[in-house]
Amino acid sequence: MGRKSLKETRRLEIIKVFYQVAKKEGYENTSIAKIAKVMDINPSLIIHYFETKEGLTYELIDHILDRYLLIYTIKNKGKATLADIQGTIEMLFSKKWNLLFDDGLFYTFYALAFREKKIKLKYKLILDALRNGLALMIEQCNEQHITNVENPQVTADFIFVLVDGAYFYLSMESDKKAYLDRLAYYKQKAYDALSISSVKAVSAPVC
Amino acid sequence: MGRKSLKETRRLEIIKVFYQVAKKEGYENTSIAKIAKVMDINPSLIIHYFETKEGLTYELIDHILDRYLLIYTIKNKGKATLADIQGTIEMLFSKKWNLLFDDGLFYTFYALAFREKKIKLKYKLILDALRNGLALMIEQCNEQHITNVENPQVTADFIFVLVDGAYFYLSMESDKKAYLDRLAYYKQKAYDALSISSVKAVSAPVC
DNA sequence: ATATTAATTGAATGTTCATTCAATCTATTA
DNA sequence: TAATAGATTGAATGAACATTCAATTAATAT
Repeated sequence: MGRKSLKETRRLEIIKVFYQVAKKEGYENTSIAKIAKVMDINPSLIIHYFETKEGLTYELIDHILDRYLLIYTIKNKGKATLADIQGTIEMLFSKKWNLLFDDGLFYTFYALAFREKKIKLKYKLILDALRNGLALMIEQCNEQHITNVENPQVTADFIFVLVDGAYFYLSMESDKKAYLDRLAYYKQKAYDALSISSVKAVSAPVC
Repeated sequence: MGRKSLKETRRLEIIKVFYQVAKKEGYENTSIAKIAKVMDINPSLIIHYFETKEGLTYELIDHILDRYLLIYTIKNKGKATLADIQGTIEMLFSKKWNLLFDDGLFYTFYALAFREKKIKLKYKLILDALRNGLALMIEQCNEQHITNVENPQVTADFIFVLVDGAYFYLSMESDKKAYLDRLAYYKQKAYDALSISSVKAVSAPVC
């Protein structure tokens, strides 16, 4: 008896709006009042569902990291193909995953991790998950003799160092051509580490 | 006639305290009032010297980036020695430069750069200066046949990708041994890129 | 010593903030 | 339809914030 709980849907709605507002105006400029205004609800309703702003923030971080994890979906086929690993490399060095989450916010909370152990652990977990996923994929490729990588984990880590290091610098680069050239260079380094050939360039569609 | 201006010394004092407080409590939790309290001066004096908090923030960023630049001092000898370049690599992959500036703040403002073009330009300038400095050093080593690197700029960039990528991940790593092992691995990659041997391990001093 | 210039204070402003609490509304079930 | 439980509101709180302005203090030059 009593009313049906909207708790989970409402919470998710709030987090999503929080994300959008923070994306636009920055996390430090996003208040509970602002979120409430956008949603056309009362600020106290947000407190009702999250208790404190800190609680709300933690959930936003989870939300962003979940999206970050979507960079690649690990296919549980058990057998990764050449196309799979090529697709993963292409994805990692493309800008597609910028659509998944906001870089600025990702780094904002990354910076916060230096002062908050809880957040640091969250980030560590996600970064490891990605690296382990790639290592697993390389292992499967090894088994099928698609690759012959001595230490899949070390190679996976190395590829992510290339990705993270490249984007760290390139995020400050505004010259589009320079951006793409550099990225292509580091992508090739990744292919070299795997000793596989890069995916064939797809010809542009004729309009 | 009139009183001697303390403007520059006072400004620097304020920025330094701002830095210390922000380091401890985080930039977003550092108010003008807090800085003033630590300095035992009136908050309005800070406004008097910096006009707005934004102005103060920009100067703090400059301050941090200046320190970041100290990662290595470019010796204008004109002729870099093997020891110079080895020293530089050792420095880049050591934790010594964590003493120069606070990582958390560095990333906080890095994140801010995604929304503020001015800051992005500042960061770009510094990142390029470091890369160009290393490229120059490699060129000098080439001339003396210490190294034989085909493209010094590309190699310098690559080494910084290793540095940035490694620290990006390792900043979230709390296991000390894992941290050092990984760092050593990427340092070796840097030496490989230069085709020079790493510096000999220095034996620990006997106490 | 007096004029001048800058340093510094202190009080006041208005805004925004997170959070509280009690009151009201609304859907669901018995 | 009446009881119930959760959803939502609205008003209020007190703290902290950046910034203002006029007043005061202190050093330097003539």
